[in-house]
Amino acid sequence: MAHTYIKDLSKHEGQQVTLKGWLAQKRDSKTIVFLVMRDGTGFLQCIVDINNVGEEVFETAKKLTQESAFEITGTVRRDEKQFGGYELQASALTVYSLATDYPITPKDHGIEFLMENRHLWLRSRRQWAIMRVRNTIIYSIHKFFQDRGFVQMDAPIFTGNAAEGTTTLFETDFYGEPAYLSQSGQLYGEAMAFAQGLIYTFGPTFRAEKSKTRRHLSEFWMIEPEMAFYDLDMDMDVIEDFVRYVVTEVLDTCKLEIEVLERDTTYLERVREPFIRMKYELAVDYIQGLKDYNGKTSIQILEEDLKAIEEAVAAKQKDIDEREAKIAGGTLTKGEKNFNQNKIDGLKNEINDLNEKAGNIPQWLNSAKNFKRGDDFGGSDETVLTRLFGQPIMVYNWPRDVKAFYMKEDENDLGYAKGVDLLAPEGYGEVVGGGERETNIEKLIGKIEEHKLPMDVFEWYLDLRRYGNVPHSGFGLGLERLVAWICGLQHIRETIPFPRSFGGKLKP
RNA sequence: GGGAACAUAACUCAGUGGCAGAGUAGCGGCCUGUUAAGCCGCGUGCCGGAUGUUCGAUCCAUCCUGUUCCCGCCA
Repeated sequence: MAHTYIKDLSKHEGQQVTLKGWLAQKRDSKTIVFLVMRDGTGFLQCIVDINNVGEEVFETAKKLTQESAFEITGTVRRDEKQFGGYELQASALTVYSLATDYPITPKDHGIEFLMENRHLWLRSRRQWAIMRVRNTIIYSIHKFFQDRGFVQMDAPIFTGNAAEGTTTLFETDFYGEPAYLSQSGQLYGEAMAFAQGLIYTFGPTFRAEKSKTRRHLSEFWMIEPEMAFYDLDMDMDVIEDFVRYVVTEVLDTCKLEIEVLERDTTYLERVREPFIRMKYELAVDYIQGLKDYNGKTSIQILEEDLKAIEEAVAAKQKDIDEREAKIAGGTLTKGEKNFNQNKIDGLKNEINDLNEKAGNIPQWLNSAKNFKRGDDFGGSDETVLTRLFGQPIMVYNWPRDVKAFYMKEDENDLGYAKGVDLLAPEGYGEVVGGGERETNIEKLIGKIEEHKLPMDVFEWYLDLRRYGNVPHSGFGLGLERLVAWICGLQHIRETIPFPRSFGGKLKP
């Protein structure tokens, strides 16, 4: 008999169903056991009452351990209090396998331990939610482009050229010749766009940069649309529509996941408003605090943030002191003492996190005040700028020297390239990078020489300018950075099932 | 490539130059339509490794290893 999935329970209210899954959590007593089953599609509390199932099944239920696999039959009941809104009154239970000593308990674990157990960590509720959001994002990316007539085409992963020459690549041996793992499908995307008009690539990308930050992976997934006959303005229109579409799809269809992640969607909701578009030079004014927005400069906002954090730390410290005094008083029962000790430990961790944040702010302020006009933005500059506006910002017309060789120079604004970066709010920074491509073959050749790139590997690329040259644009979106932003994650390593990063491990 | 911190029980963390601590998980019992449940009881340690200082080092110093965080590079 086909079994039912937890996500479909609303169609079976009051009916008897059979579910198959694993034990996420258990609470038991003399006559009743609560089993929380997870089946991949959701979580469900099953009630095993000795009066309904008899002694034998009841004892089996009582002996189930975390992550044991089992099949359960029972009646679906509506219960507003439950996660997902339903629970199951069990009548029968079959065990597939008993797990012993599952390492990941429903308590606190450090990141090192969890990463070593990534293959198991993926089962926990939070990771489950993140992966489902990731899936929704991937699906909506395809829907967005397919609905608009884009053709998905794949760029090669092995490439002979060290592409843009800006990043370190992984070198491999390709039948005796040095080959590199692709760091971008961009140049191939242009060739494919001249064949199909509108295309997008969606595949893995590799960077051997020795970056060990919360925003970097060595292996990540990138979406790179390329559009013939599109200029920078049209490119920005696509970026804006695209990001708005994907974010609202998640907001509309992943309500349970957002609940699990406890994601405050205030800033995400703001994607429904028109995105802010500003030229690089104006953005610099805001970063340096020369211009205010809604009566405040970036510098003032950061100083206020710092003060607020310091006050929060003081309040938590006061709470700790009071609880410690209570414990020292010696009149508490053991349970009350434990409760307070747990709270104190939690508060100490919160203070550590806050102090870390507070420690960053002076650096940001310093970096913002000393920002050198003409430079590329650093991570902190992006944070400062987006903190001021609290919504996605597209910064365009960048100094030509800080952007890749294929970026089109603005003929009305010489020295500036028609590139655009989309900066996500809440410190997530650059999510999209793109722009209009240089069509002037002389300028392209000049730039290739200037960057000291080997001309012969770009001959095929220059052919695109020789045959049927047209204005065209595109962009690249880092999937994991988008997942991190939408889910509100502290670190990019949680956005991909098995992250690969510098200094990280190949196991699991 | 640069900088900062951390390493104590299965897990999360306190702590002290002089016999090693708590909470959680686990086990036993009581209670309970519970939901990080509550109450009572019971374990566990090469204090990351090496060398040095010292009567004595988990604690101080040096080195090594591992991990985390920040910056740079980028998506």
